[in-house]
Amino acid sequence: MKKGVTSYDVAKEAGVSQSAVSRVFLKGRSVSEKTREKVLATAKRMGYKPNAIARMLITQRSGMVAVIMSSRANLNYPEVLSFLNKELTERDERVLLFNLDDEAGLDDLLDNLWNYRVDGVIALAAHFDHSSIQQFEEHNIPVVLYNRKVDDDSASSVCCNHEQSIAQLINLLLENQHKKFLVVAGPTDSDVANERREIALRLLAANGVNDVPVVYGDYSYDSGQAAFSDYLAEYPAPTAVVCGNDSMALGVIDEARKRGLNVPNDLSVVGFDGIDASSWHGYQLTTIKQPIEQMTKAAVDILLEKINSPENPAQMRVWAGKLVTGKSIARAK
Amino acid sequence: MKKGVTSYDVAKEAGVSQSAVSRVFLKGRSVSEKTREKVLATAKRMGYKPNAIARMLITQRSGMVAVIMSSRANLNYPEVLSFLNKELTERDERVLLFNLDDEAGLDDLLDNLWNYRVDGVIALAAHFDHSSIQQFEEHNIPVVLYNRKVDDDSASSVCCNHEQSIAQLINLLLENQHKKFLVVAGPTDSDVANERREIALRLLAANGVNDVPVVYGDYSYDSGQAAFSDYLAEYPAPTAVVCGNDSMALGVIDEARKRGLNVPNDLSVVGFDGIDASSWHGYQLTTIKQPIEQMTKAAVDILLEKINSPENPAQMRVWAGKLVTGKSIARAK
DNA sequence: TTGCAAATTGCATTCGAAGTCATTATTAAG
DNA sequence: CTTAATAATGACTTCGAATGCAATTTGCAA
Repeated sequence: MKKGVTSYDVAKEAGVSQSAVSRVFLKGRSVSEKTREKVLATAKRMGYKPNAIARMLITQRSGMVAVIMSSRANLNYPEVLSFLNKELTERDERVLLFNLDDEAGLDDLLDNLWNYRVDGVIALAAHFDHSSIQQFEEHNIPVVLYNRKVDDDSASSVCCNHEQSIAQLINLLLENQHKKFLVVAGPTDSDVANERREIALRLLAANGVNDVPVVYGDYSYDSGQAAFSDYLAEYPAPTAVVCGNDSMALGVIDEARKRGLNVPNDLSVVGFDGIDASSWHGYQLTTIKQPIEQMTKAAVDILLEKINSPENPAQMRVWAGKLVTGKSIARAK
Repeated sequence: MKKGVTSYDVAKEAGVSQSAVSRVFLKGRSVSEKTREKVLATAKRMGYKPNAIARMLITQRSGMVAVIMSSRANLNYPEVLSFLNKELTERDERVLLFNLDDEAGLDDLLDNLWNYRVDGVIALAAHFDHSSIQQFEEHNIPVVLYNRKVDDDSASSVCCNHEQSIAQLINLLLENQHKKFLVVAGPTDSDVANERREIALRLLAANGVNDVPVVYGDYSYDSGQAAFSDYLAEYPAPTAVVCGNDSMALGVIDEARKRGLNVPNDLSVVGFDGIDASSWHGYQLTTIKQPIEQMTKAAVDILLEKINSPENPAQMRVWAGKLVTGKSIARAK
């Protein structure tokens, strides 16, 4: 493409109309074989590529989906992004990336987002309250929330069933006679972290374990380690630690070992996510693996359905998390 | 934006021309304070947002930068992506993501890429030969290669100095009297992996250590573990293992420990990248950390320079890697 | 008040492809 | 060899904002 060959240029060169060129590059348009070949040949020779921007403008469809994410969040985020990108690419949509780490908040991000007329949005980060969701409706842009939901079911979402998943972990610990618990929760500004914490506490309480202490980290290994270290400086060691994610759980395990505690014999630890490192030989963490491939595929399915039939109602799909039985739980002494 | 408020709508409502509305939303245009306020107010009331697509078409600038990456590659990729996105966002460019994992190769990816008229491209994945680079030139799209370079200096790049970095690691091992080496290299279809492997072998040979065996992994923990396991099944254990990246190094360490070898006393291991896990308590790997923040910032700097002054020549910036001294090296017995 | 430069403003055009519609070429059936 | 139905084609308009240019207004000094 020597600085901008247009469909007009090709048309003139091939001796046809611009419409003809346009039709050659679209599926299911009526073009004779002769014209098609002629156009294709000239296009190739001249290095013509249809201008997606111009196409977006006239078709009112950008072929782009915004993905809102945060790098701080769960470590499984790159995997999720990669799957999303794959699924979207297969459906001729591109990923336009929006990161939500910086000072600027969600509102600034959205203000910028509207300009791009993306076909839809998949949101992995941020808390979406009713008013954010409403903005999407006003702009007629379908959203799918990933692992987070809005109180009223006004937006579609795909979620891992945290309740059921965490119940499996808690039950395992209870079956092993644990009584002295500690919860290492993720950052309070994360919806998912709060949900996991509340579920854990509620399930424990339902089983007669009350007043469980909670410490907080930011989902990182270091923060898990630090939080556990700080806790032990003031209180006697628990026998079981329920962590908001795997990274922190691994931090807790290492901190425990550094202090001479044996995991799992002295201390049982459970995580959440099933990141690669959780299965490494030195850890073998008992955790919950989210069905990322199914979840991302569904997110894209739902989004595209909604894009193609905007009148479709919001829907929510929930997956059971898969228990990964490691070696980080033992019977309480 | 009730289904598409345009600048015309706002103009009519505010009693000004479309041009006026346009100018209000651009910096440095001449607009009286009165008009500006009037337009801004009506725009807000009507929910008008400038259509970035239309703007792209007329200004011949998309405000989008394509990032080509592969999820398989180095584990530091999410971090790199996050930094790139941050830097680009600050300069009013958005990231359009292209993944290169699938069956489809680079050529298909590029064929699709040209349609989007991105302002520039940052490439983290894939091998770029001279002909790929030439395509970029033909399309007048600036590229910056990240940690890879093309034989002739026809494309800009930012790189970590692998030679100097790996030399530090090798020297450390040699100083510790190691003689029996093993190289665990990354996948042969990765430029970076090949470079790291060749440098290690060359430096060892230069120091009189010849015929060093090489085994291959795919950069993952599992592959490192498996490669080392397979090797030990046939040959006696080396005393030092040089790995193509940290993930594989950690796999090697765990495999060694599983077999009762003490790291570092029986086996010294070095990695590359400085991923988080390498510093975890159980590993404390000696490795090289790439200055990701500087590298990504430079990549974006170079790219935008080239976008704004296409006549600028290609440039290459190289950073020294930073040695992270862990506890994975001991004196050879 | 007049004169003139500078600041505003609107008109008309442009970016590049897609779609509507009317027209012409083809094909198939009778 | 007609005629009707269908396929193929091109002229023209459209999408929404930016910009060159000419016209108008404003500001300020004389």
